[in-house]
Amino acid sequence: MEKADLDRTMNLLWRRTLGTPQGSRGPRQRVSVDEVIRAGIAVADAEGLPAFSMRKVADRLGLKLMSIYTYVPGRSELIGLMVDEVVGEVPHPALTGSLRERLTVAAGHLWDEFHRHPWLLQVEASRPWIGPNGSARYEWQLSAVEAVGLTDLEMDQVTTVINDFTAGAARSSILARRAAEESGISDAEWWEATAPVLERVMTPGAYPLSGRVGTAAGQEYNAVGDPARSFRFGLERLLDGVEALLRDRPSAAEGHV
Amino acid sequence: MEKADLDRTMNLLWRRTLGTPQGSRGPRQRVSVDEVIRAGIAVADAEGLPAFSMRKVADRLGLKLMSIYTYVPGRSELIGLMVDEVVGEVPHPALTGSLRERLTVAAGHLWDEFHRHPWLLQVEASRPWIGPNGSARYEWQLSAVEAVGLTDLEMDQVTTVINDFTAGAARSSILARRAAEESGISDAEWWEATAPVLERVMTPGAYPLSGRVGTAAGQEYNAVGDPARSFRFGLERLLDGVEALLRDRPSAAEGHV
DNA sequence: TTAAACTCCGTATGGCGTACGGAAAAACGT
DNA sequence: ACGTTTTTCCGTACGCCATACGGAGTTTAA
Repeated sequence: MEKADLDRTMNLLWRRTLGTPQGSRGPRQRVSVDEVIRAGIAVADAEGLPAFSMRKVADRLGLKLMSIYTYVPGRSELIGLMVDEVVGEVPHPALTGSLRERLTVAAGHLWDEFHRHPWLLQVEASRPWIGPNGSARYEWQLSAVEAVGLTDLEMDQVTTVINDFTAGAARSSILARRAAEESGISDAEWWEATAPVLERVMTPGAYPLSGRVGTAAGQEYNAVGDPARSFRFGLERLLDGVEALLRDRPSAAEGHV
Repeated sequence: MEKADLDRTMNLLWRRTLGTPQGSRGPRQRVSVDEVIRAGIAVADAEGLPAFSMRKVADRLGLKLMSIYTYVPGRSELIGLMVDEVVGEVPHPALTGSLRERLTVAAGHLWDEFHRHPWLLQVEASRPWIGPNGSARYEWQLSAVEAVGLTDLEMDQVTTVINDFTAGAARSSILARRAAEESGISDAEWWEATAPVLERVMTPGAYPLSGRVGTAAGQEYNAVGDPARSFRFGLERLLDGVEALLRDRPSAAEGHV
């Protein structure tokens, strides 16, 4: 990445705060950066990041491929802009009630966001982009754990745990959804090819616990292996653990150290 | 995906159990499937999944591109084989001691594995491959939570939570590591381009909590934002929550329902 | 001895990101 | 009013990618 591109992208990220630079000399732009970003989001929503391409973004806007590069430095920078855009898409709900309620809302907000834009979990920026909506998100998350008796470090760690767990659970959920929907081969065909091998190979008693507990046989699919249910279960355990940390703490109302 | 490819891949996954088919008529293969898989792992370890290509695997083996397709149906199937291979790479440690100790070992095993092969988190199979090592992994994880007073459903949910959280935390850790190492632009240059914009834009008091808690200023980087530390912190909270679930449960020694 | 099956690989197709440079359009300096 | 400068839009080209197809050569089975 070029340093100039980095600077250009930072200015694009904060374009609302900074205002439009003005005074551009050439022909007017046919579309706007926002439209490019929104088109990018539409493509990624529809096809995922691997199939996301500059050509498809251009097509969607009625532009030719290379014109996109006058709006945005390149593919990865556009993706950075798309991320900050969707982070600001739904206003952050007010955080009220108990710590547990606030963290439940915060985690649910993330969970919904990942499911609305599954490609978020495919983003692999070598540098994190610091944009307005990402910054507001972090501030909002911290406000959920402010003044409950956690140190500053613990405040960061608790939000990190919630984020990491939610991301991991959402990843499982989204992979399962893709398997069910888009696999190019029907469930029946899949079992038709898989079952004979598994029968030869999984001698009785080889996997006793998996057989009893697991979804391997495809039974009880509504309970075992239901990602949303697992997410809720895990979040409850996590919140129990956070509350346990605060119980029996001397200065519970004092807040940060 | 073709059904024939699925069948072929299942037979490759379970090749150790099934034995080599024998009786092949043409010239002998110059290398083995295992070598192809190991070469693939080497490429992915070195460059990550996006840069992983069939050409590079072929080059590494002294073969020409198209010969790889006589060993393996295609790119995504090869990746499936690579995944099951690395899952079997390190023997699963014996699970002894308390539930807490067993789950700590299980989570740590996953954590290490993700860091040894960061591309595991980039794998997006539309169908999960059921291979020998993945199956053994699930059985091993279930054995960590067997007969402690959890229902079958809860056993699955607890292992799922541990997996999801560990995957999410490892993802954060690996992204942070990549940012530090491989970003093509130095930390100094990055700040040089980023700081001026942030100074203009982050008016004093705009992000009070982030400023106090966060790493935004790059201070205290050893504590706040240390992924390994966050992982350990979160795991402790999670395990506290799991133990709380078991406390005050009538038939603690009875096991599953 | 012939036929079948298999490996290895050359070629071609259709995708991708993006570097480069040219034509046209708009605004600025004079 | 008129060049000059800047900017947009885009055609072309390069070097990647996965993989479909078919041919040549090799080994075994019939």
